[in-house]
Amino acid sequence: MLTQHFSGRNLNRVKAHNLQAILMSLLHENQISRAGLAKRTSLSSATVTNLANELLAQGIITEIKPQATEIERKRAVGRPRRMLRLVPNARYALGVHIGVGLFRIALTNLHADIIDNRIVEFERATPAAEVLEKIALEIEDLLLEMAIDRSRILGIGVGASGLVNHDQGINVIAPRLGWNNIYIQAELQARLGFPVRVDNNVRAMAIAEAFFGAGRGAGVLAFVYGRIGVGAGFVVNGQVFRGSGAGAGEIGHTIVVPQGGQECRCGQNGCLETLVTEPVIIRRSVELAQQHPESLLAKYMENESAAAPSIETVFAAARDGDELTLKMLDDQICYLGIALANLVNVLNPGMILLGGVFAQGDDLVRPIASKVMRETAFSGLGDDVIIEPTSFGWRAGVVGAAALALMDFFYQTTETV
Amino acid sequence: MLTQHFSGRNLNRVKAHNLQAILMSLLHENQISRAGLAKRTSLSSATVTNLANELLAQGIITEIKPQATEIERKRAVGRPRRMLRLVPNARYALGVHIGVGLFRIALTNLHADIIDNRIVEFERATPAAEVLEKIALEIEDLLLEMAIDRSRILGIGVGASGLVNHDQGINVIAPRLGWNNIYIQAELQARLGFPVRVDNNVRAMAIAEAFFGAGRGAGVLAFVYGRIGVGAGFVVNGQVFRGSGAGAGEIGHTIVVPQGGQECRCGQNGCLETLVTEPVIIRRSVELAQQHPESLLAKYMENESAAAPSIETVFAAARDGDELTLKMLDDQICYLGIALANLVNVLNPGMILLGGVFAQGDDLVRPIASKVMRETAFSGLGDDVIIEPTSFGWRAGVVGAAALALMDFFYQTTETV
DNA sequence: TTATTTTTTTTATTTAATAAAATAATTAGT
DNA sequence: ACTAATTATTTTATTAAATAAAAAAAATAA
Repeated sequence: MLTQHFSGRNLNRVKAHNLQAILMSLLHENQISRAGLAKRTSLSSATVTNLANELLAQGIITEIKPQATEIERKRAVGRPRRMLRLVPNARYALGVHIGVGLFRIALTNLHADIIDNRIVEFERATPAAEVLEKIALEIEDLLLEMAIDRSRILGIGVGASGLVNHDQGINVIAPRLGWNNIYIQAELQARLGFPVRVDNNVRAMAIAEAFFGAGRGAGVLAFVYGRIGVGAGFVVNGQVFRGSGAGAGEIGHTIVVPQGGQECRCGQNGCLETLVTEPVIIRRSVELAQQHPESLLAKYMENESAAAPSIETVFAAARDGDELTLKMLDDQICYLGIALANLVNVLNPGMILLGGVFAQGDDLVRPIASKVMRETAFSGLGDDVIIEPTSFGWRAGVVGAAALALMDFFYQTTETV
Repeated sequence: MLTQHFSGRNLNRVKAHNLQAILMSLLHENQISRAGLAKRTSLSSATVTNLANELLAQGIITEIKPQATEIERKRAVGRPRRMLRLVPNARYALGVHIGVGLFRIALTNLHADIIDNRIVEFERATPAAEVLEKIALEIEDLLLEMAIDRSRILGIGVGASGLVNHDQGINVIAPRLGWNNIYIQAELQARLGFPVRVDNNVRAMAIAEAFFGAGRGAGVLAFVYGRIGVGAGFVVNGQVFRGSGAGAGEIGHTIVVPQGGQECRCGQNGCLETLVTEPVIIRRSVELAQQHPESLLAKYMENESAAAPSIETVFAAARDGDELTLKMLDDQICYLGIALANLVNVLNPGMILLGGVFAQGDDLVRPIASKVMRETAFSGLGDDVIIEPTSFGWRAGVVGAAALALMDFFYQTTETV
């Protein structure tokens, strides 16, 4: 039985905490006066002055010259406040998203805005060490090209698929890459000299949304990502929720059809992943097109040159009113709705964000999933849940990864079980 | 959109935090030296001495006289350590568990050991105000009888069923009592003068287990309680998880049979509650006994004088080897296993504790639920989960309630979304 | 008896927050 | 134009609490 370690909070931690409280406020408010910061953080104005001076000296924040919003000046009796603002490009972070057969690298600023990004493909059989070496080379090259001072790089965040040991930065299992116990953190840290953070990629996306995206201010945020599988990441009140063994969020293997469901690659029957992933929907579409060669769906597929049709073709047919496709999507997506309802019943999130295929087909997917979720969730629990697509689109992966590095800067308290 | 409030941690909070770190260590360790506390809390020995002196002056801790464990004295080169111990009866807490038609009250010490307790029945139609008045009277009476100094009572914890607004101490909805928006905290606080904490009863049980019971040291703890319904409570690293609207843990209305499931009182079909609650199992047993009058189950039921058979009768038949009953339990409980697997996939808890009927029939329920859970959970996620019955038995309700009050003493940081 | 070891306490120092006072920059009223 | 009022920010002096370093205490080992 693991014994908890109740660390007594030493004084220096207090300052770090207060600094981070100020930074987080600046991140949320865009511009805010010292007085406003004092109110928001419940620190004294003197403390805010002191800490703000430190941040100003470091160039992380700046004073806005002319009082930007001239309109609300009418309320201005008394000494006018001097607004402070984060300097987004004062520091940078690097995000690495490792996908199947490709990785993306992005350089972002403190707002998690992408400054530059690259996509590199690799053979699926490439050994992990080689992929990491490629990543390191690409990062070196990117930094050189952008002429970024290395001292302004906060660190590197890596979003990996599968099971990730966050504390040690190890990709424990990545089934689709055949990776086992890859020491990503140690490797990249040694190679590049920056602090490295590794986490599950969907969890990283959840973090990005919670701090820099649509999830800001949501008490409990669930990010649900669908592509080849379905995964979820949770952020609770600014704390990442990883579970006891970093395995939280395997929503894709939640059983939604306990009897007679299709067999899943995990060995079980009736997992959510057997119903609503990209490959499953494409497979169902191919079947439908074969059964109904006269349908719009079949026509759209014929026009496609690729061997396998893309999910966009399916969505296009649905958007253009193909009843068959719409019906099929309805039949499949309703299970996502049930899974979300189960999630809502258990976690009671304030917001659910959808990413991956679910965001690509947002106009088709969300109405169904949302409706079923609300109908199915217990006693109005689903009514107040905000459901939206990810605010980062295809960037979710790299931005999420970069967010891992940014978090150490903004909010040390990201550690949880 | 609710804006988060990043409270800057002021200095006095540091001391409170460190005191609580010390108290928590004392709670976990039973006896520990100042040096040990310094190591465990990573505070300096000077700080520990100071804080320990304050606690000694308040009578909350004491020095153990003769070095209790004489055996391990051999390692004693150097000045011998002087062990400190919590004085369990230095302070007390009151726990109130409000059930359907009855409430329980318990006086506990700092270890959450019950000093005295009472059960009071009331008509189900009694107005809430009247029930609260009865509770207050009973508490006054208990304190008088036990001759407890009011200044040593830390506070009152109340475990209520249904939806509870913890911050305001309001029982928002208690369907089975027909209560709506009952201001339990305000009412009892005004009436009795003690601080009052109110929370959902299952959540309270989870807290009790996490701090005083089998769940100590578990990173993510899930407490699953079955009686008339099925609910769950979660404690994550010593923080209660309540969800955005205090609605987390409604596992009973998780859909486990999406098509063709029985209708639930919540309006949905196929909820877990339609399969594994006490009334459902009794109803299934009655049906079975009617169909098979020669069975052991039927005989046991005949012997019972009560109108409806008790769950204990059903369990007795199963324990005595009645195949019909065993088969029925297998068929029903396997759905609990599926629900637990879904829970494991989503939350990845380190420990699941079962309470209520599940604990009553632990020898029958747990093997099935545990087996199905482990078979069904994704890729070995279930393998490391410890499943056990509640360590408090029927006391779980009141001990849980008392734990709500004790938490303010031991661990202020119990607040989460 | 002395050296060593470990624990606990004391003393002096340091850090950081903060209350209170001072200063600054404005509007409103006369 | 001048004064009062108001609000924001900075400065000064104070305070709380942690902690490093030193001292003291209480034992064993040689």
